[in-house]
Amino acid sequence: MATNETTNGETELLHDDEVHPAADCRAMGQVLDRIGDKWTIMVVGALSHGPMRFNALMRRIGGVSHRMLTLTLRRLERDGLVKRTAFPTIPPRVDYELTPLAHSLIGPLAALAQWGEDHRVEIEQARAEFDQRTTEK
Amino acid sequence: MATNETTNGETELLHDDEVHPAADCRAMGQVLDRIGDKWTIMVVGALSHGPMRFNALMRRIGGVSHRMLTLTLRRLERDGLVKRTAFPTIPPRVDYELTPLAHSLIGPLAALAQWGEDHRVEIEQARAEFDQRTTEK
DNA sequence: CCGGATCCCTGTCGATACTG
DNA sequence: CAGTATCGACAGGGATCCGG
Repeated sequence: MATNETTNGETELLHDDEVHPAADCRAMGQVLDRIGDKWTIMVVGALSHGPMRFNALMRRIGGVSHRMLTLTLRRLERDGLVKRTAFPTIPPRVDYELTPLAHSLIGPLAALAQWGEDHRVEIEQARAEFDQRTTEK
Repeated sequence: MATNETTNGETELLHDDEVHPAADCRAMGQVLDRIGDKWTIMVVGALSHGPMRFNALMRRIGGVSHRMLTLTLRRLERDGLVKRTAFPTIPPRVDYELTPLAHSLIGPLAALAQWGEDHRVEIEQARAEFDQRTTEK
């Protein structure tokens, strides 16, 4: 399901020059396949405050469809990032919360978010300049 | 272009409880819209060693089509992350290199990649257990 | 050697409706 | 309230050809 990897995913005989960067890239590919989609990090962010019920999450995030929230939570649960607790009451109640594994992810994620905050203006500026250069010419 | 944001992008009156996490999530959304696609981080990784020509990049990355590499490089150039230098020789020669802005991104990115490396096994294990639980029952 | 344009297929997402 | 199934719309991405 990743970008491209051998069946093994371990032995990759490149030409000969470098090894570490390729490993980094594959690791990044793995990570992005897990959190790079549209809603995953939103869910993680929302759950970082503590456990939440399904509809609470949906309202908290906003814009996410019933279906996609379900799928996203399923995937997160499958990867061991979210703990799902169902109370067999009527009406049913299901709590979602981050696992320790997910909490360990928040640090690096926040670093990236910080980078986005810090350089948002630069990027928008670069875009504006680029667009102007290309459209006018 | 992002996931979902107000016209302003700044004033977002939530219920009342928290403010910072929402900002973080939006920032993350911005970042992921830029680097969350299939090839961007591969290109950044490949270019982190130094300037490279188009076909060298293509061979270095492997699996990327001519078209997608072009598009990815264009987007990176537009965002001010890649510097494109064309030599009007025959045959033409074009060098791509990361800008300082892109280099400042590598740190946080590497942190995330490191996280992926560190927890890959845990995740795969969680997956295996989840799949077994769901298929057998 | 490099970039753009076109065609087409596939996966992903949203809306809706239905079960427990 | 929580989850599932189905369907249709749409964009991402690969192959290929052509032009500088």
